[in-house]
Amino acid sequence: MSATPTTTPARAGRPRSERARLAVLEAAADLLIEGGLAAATIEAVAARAGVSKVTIYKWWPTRGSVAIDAYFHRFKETIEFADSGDLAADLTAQIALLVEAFRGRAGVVMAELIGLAQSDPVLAATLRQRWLEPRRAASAAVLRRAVERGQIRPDTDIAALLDQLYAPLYYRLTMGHEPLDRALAPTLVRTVLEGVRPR
Amino acid sequence: MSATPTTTPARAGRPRSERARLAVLEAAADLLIEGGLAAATIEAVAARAGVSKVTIYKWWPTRGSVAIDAYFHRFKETIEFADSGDLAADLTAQIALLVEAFRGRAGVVMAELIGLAQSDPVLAATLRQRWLEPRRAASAAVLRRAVERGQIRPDTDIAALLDQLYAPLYYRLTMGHEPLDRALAPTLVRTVLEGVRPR
Amino acid sequence: MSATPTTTPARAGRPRSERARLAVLEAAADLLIEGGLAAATIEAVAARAGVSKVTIYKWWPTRGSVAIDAYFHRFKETIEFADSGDLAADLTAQIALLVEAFRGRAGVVMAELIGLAQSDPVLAATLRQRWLEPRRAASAAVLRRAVERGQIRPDTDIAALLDQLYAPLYYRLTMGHEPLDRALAPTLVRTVLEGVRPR
Amino acid sequence: MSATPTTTPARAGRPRSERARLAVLEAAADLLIEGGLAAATIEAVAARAGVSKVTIYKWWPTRGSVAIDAYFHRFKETIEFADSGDLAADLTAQIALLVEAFRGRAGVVMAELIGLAQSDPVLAATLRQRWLEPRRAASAAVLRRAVERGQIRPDTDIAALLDQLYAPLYYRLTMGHEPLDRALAPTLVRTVLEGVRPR
DNA sequence: AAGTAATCGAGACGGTACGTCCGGTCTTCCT
DNA sequence: AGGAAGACCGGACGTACCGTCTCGATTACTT
Repeated sequence: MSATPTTTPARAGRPRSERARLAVLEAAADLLIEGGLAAATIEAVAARAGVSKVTIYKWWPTRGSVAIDAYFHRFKETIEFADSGDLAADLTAQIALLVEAFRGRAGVVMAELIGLAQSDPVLAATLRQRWLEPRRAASAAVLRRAVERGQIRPDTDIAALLDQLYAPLYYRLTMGHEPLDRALAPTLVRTVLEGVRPR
Repeated sequence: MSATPTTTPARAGRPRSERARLAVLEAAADLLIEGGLAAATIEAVAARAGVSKVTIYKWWPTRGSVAIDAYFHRFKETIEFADSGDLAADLTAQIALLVEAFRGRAGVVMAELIGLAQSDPVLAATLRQRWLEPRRAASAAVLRRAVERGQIRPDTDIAALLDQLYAPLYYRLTMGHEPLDRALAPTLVRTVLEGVRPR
Repeated sequence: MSATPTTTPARAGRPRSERARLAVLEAAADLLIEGGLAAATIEAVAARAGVSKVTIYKWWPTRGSVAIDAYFHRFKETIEFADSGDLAADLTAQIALLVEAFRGRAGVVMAELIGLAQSDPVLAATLRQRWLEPRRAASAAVLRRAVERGQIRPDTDIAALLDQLYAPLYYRLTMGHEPLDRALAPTLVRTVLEGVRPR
Repeated sequence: MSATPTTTPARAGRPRSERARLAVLEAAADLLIEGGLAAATIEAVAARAGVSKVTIYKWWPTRGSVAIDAYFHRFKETIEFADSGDLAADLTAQIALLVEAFRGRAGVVMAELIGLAQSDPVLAATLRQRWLEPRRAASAAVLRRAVERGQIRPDTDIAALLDQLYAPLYYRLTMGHEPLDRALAPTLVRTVLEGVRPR
């Protein structure tokens, strides 16, 4: 009867345990780092978190969901994007950041998540929505502004351009045919901006 | 020790059954196509091939090995590479071929193989040696000749260039954020050759 | 706070919901009949009765308690016992009544209750107190009067005699080695009264 | 080609491990005695026997099957039946033997098996076939010979008579309303032979 | 022709993890 | 103070594959 201006829905029943949620994410993140995705079984996460399996299944549909939440919980990387006007520098800086991230444990885990996503559509979608799309959106905005400034030809296929800048990182991460060295970022940027034809 | 004049090693004992080898590859390929990598269980392959599990373990170290052999057994793609002198056309043709291959069932299976390789080092190595490296070697040769002809700047990082041409295909295949459409090949080639800066 | 002029013991708080009690018993009885004791899970009863599990645990200690209460709620059999003086007829009538009861759905449920009682001491005690003892007391009274009347030898072990009259019903019910046919009652009575030796 | 007069079927594949079979039975029997039927979970038996769950499920359909096999493996009671011609003595001896068996741990386990059989038809059937029927057959033979000797009236219902002799033991065992004391056997026998009517 | 040796099929086995069910306990809000 | 809702831990369930292990049968080469 009385107006409830509070935003809380005030549902009946025992509320979800924040303690359990955090314990799961911490345990999963630990296991991911220690033994990779293979070690982050539901069973192991439950045991380590001191949480029952059912509780995990209640809130996460698949193993991949837990893993990706744990990944974001632990490696909350920022997508800060300087837009100084110096296009080459801005792009290089951003790509170099990702190279740096992929060179550590986080890179291995990301590779395994991508691997699992090949047989887990839910994980694939989550990975796109929570990881890929925000980064692509930020980079795309920079590129679009570059078009407006006349730094890039207006008929450029932005999506393809993004792929040519970022795909090599994921490619090397997942295939391992070449190391992810720090010199890569400027090379990639220079090629797409200048082309490789002699002038 | 003793001279073995025979060309064949002529080992004693029952020779390996070619029948069993083929049955395994056919069964695995069928399962790969029908239900993806997840369906190509050692157990399932053995049952379908009418072969005992031990026989499979005897000749293939891991599930991935069987799968990749079955993949090559079924999809024996050629790496023909025209070197007409028209660099843009040659590259585009080759990339377009891979795009075409990845648009079908083989693409899905390849994505799953890459996925499994993230947790199976043996498979990862096999994938690099039998799939990736031959293709990269062929393309690298073309690019090196282009350098010699003066079509490409001599200080170009060939490895990075290859990645910028091919990685987008694998990236779209595994992440699914953009479709693998046929217009992609010329776009990729044009960008790396010309750059995106206005002239 | 406010005076409670009601005559009730006037305990504080909300009184026990008769609605809930009945809903539980009805739901449990329905489940017992439909799927046997195995179906009468606390969980299932709560769901069907629209009652919370805690409410059930609050008023009944174990699953068996709920079941047996539901049993009595549904099958409220009378222990009417004619004492006409014709001992054989009186005993036969009473035993026949129980045979009849055990031949239906109630028999199956009773068997399952006895079954559960083997691993649930509370249920076992309840079963004895609310089911067995009243019946035994009634029959024992008849037998004791028969002793007084000189129809039965005074040194007779009444407890053992009761067992020889009634145990066969439970035995056949639980073991199922012989059917519970209607001819059983007079046979049992005749044997214990006359013996099987030829005269 | 050669005649194989041996009785061994010589089936292909690894033969069943007798070691595993015995380990399961011993472990189950131990658990039955220590903690009753409730303790003899498949999981616990497997762990204690050092045997995998699958192996148990392969050879025994239900928990009850394992338990009853373990019961017979441990308490291999003989159904020796003296037929001396003194009917009362023979029956009493046999019943007393069963009373004695039921007074120990074996009695509790048997009660629990009967309990479980109420919700496990396979177990119920096994119990009848491997426990009940052999004993009834032996006793029935004695009674039939007594009929032939004229010690029992020829119109006697043997099945009902067996129930009146043995059912009280199971009844007291499962209901617990009276103790299973040693004086029971002669009382039961005397009643059915002589009847309780005064002469 | 007999012996030797590697292979094959069948299938049993220990082990790990899966996803589900139910039992009891708890916490919160509503009446 | 009940009671409904529902989250939680724990334990067991039955199943799927894994990779290993016996078996008996088969098939070549060697003596």
